[in-house]
Amino acid sequence: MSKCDQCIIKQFNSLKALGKEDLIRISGCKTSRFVNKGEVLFREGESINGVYCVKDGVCKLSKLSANGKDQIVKLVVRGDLIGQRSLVSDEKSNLTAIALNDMEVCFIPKNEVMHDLTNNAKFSLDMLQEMAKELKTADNIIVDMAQKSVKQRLADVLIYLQETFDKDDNGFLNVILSREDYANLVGTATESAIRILSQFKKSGLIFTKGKHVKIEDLEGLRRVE
Amino acid sequence: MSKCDQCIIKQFNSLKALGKEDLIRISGCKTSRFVNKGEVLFREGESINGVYCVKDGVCKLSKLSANGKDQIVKLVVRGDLIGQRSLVSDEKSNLTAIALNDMEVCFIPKNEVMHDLTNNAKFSLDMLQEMAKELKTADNIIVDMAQKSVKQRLADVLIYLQETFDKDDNGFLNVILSREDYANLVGTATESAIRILSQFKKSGLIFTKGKHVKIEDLEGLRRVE
DNA sequence: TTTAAACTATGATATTTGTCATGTTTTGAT
DNA sequence: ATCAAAACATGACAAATATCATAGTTTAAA
Repeated sequence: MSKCDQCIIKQFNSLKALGKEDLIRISGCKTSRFVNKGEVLFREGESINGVYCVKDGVCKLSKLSANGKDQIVKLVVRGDLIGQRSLVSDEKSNLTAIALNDMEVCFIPKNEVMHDLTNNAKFSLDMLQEMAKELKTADNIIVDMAQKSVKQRLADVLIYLQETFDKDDNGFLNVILSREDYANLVGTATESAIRILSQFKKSGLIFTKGKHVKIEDLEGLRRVE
Repeated sequence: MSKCDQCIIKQFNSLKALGKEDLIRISGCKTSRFVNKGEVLFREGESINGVYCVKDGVCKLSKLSANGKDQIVKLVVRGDLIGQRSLVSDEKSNLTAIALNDMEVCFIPKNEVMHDLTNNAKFSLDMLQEMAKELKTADNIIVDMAQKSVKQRLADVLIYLQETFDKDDNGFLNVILSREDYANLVGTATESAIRILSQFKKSGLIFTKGKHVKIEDLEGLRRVE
């Protein structure tokens, strides 16, 4: 089993604030897990009882709305932690996590994290800073959801994907979303998302082949209104 | 000048996690301030350099969207802290704070709060928990903004106001919002907010007299769709 | 490789929401 | 108490978005 203190991934999240001793202790308790594309990591309402550290792959965090539709609240990528919020609040998860491609994650039990949160002010402050960052992002999304058109929000999502994910040899985004996922990211009907993506394709802003998407004109997407 | 360790307000926020000594130290640095209705506490982009603790009154936190409209992200009430997020991230404010009625606030300089954040794990953890709660609320708002109709969102706002604010002798809400504020809370045009409020009034869900609003049928509001 | 299921595409139409115009009411300063 | 400015109200219309129907395409499992 690989050791946390030697893991590159820790650089990207609050675990970097821990000392070697703490990381070795956590290594002893953590479990590693492979998650297949489409598999559910956990569901809304379940107790997670720990945090996941994403070593590889992407997953979507979504929430079921009153009208029965899923809203994707966040995409989680390599290096991110999942489940901190529920852990800190000592609540069941308010979100469902589903893998968008094959993932490798480490699970760190709640007690270990709480131990460091209560004893290590540096770790605690770092996690506070990460959560503050997430809150700012969430506030920005609220404003966008409330004020931007569906077309703008979809353009924003495409820009975000282009800036966040790797591309394959042909320039296609290395993350595969269904049209329904796009719809659930921007909060619209699947048909509307399909229509707008087709429109973007016709205007040369993107190119698509099945679910594979390539961003052709990033600046053009920024000008969408 | 009143002392923090004797202030009832501290029960409602993270300051409760501090010991008497720390509270007395903070008392010595804090400043008290009265803010008139409509007055700007701080603007988006300004450095706050501390946190405000709301002793009395209500204020709105809003963000200017790309299209020039304000989106109200949160209402802040007696007992709440303002500015923690920016303080923790060491960033300028991403929100504008405007008083909705006459307020009394205490301002605690950044250094004092940071001192406790870095030295007092209990305080730091408590603030982490508060921020986790805010993040959950923000995620819920994202889902509502994305999935609910304007009418439902406006009904939600009215339910929230009824459950959060005091009523006067005649049952009117003790917080006065303009129709534009209602529009900026739900993310719609002012005319749309006006129309829907009129409609709610006609159906007996609410009663209005100028800006004064009384909730007549809370359960009816919950059934709006 | 085949084949059914899932996903994508698109037209027609209904509904929601925004915008503009105009008139009325309320509010706050004098 | 008066009056102008701000806020509220409402109609008419335009634009955005959702819904329903139907057909074509892709995907993944047998």
